[in-house]
Amino acid sequence: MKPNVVNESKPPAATIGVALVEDQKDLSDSWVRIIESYGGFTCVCTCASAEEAIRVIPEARPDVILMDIRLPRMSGIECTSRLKQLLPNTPIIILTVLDDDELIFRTLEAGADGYMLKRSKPADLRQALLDVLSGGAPMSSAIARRVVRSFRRAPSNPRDEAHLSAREIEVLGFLSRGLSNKEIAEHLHLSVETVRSYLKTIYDKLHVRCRTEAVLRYTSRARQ
Amino acid sequence: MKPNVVNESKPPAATIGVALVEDQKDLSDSWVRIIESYGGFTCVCTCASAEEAIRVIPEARPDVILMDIRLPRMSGIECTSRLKQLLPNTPIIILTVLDDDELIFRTLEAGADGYMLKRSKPADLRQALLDVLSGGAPMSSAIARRVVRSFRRAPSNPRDEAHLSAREIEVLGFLSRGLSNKEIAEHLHLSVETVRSYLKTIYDKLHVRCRTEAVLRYTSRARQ
DNA sequence: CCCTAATACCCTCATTTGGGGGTATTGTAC
DNA sequence: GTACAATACCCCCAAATGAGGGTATTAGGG
Repeated sequence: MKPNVVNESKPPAATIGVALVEDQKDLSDSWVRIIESYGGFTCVCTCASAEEAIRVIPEARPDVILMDIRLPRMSGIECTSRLKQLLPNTPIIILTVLDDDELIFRTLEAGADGYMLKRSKPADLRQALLDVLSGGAPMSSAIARRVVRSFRRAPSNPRDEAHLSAREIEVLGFLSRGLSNKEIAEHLHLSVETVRSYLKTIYDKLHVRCRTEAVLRYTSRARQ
Repeated sequence: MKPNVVNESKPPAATIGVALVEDQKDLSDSWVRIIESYGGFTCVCTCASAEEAIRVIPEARPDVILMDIRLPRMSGIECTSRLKQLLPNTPIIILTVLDDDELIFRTLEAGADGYMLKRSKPADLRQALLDVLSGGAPMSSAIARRVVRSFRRAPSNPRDEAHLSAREIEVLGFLSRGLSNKEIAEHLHLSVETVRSYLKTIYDKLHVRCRTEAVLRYTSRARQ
């Protein structure tokens, strides 16, 4: 089998090797043209499916991978996850038309290092490639906003949280790392009874009935 | 009391009004010089403390707020949170020397829209101001990488998760919404004993010892 | 045909947890 | 100077949880 690896050997240091995973031939071709037009970039391989990507890319040894999400059979998310296991140090930038929240978060969970929309300008894509190689996480600005927003506390209840005393927040912190009352007591040099009585007031203030709910409240983000 | 509001009225549409929260006078002055040198930007107010910011900024009506984290008494995190309640639509960019993970996430939780390091180039700060006003979330690239990394599934265990059967995942889902065994049993029309036995195998497969840890595993991100 | 995985259920027992009471000290606010 | 919040500790008790056993049925693969 002859994979479509353009350069068999590692490209010279001066040239950045890009791998492209995109099932639409016309789009794929135009990306190659755009990327090679930058100067200093070479498309070391183009893959029309996730399966091909997993087979070919580890041999092609690109410096960076551009990945579409909507692929036949296996999605770009699953493909990203598998490639990250095979090549943990090769950055992957998602390049897609889709900007659905669930998809964004699932690709990032799968290990993507950046998320660009296909409608981005060629110059922005070039910047994204350079950025990801210098340790950044390039995102279209609408994507970045959503990612950042996802950190916001869900119920926007700084009121409830403000009511928690310093010690209570400390206890809640340990609770949210999965520690038992006994372990929390040891860490804080308190008696288990004290921890238990803190928990009672914490539950009260957060309007929850068990530790799991308290942890969810504490760790919740704006997403869903 | 005369707050240090430079422009009492809303600046003309052509000019972008910036508020600055920074306790070090020399730094504050140099930021004002840099920002006003851009052209099209005006510092409508500078605050040397969080308390002053909360009092003055809502009156100054800036288009964007630049916030230091390390402030005397009340931190920039708490200040961000309060300002977001008062001015939910005014973007806040954190501008700090600190790049500790916990701080980054806590500022984003508090409602920050961007996170720039003070060592950024003036041109990057200008870009950040424009970016945040056009719906982006400007971050220094090292920060963006950390934010994106925080989404990664902690143990990168698609293996363990794949081992969970459909029913087990279903149970884990309810567990992660804070339901008790009894409630899960009712939702799935199972006996509590069945739920309990599912939990045992789930704990086993996820290598955890209690429900809180299981929930954390299920909802976990690379952070911590 | 046997083996395994998945499903669903049962029992026991020690421990943990949640809810209900308390008490005491300290420091701050009014 | 008294009221209050925060801190830290105590008791009891019922319910829930975790751990360690099980059993039975069904479906599918080799």
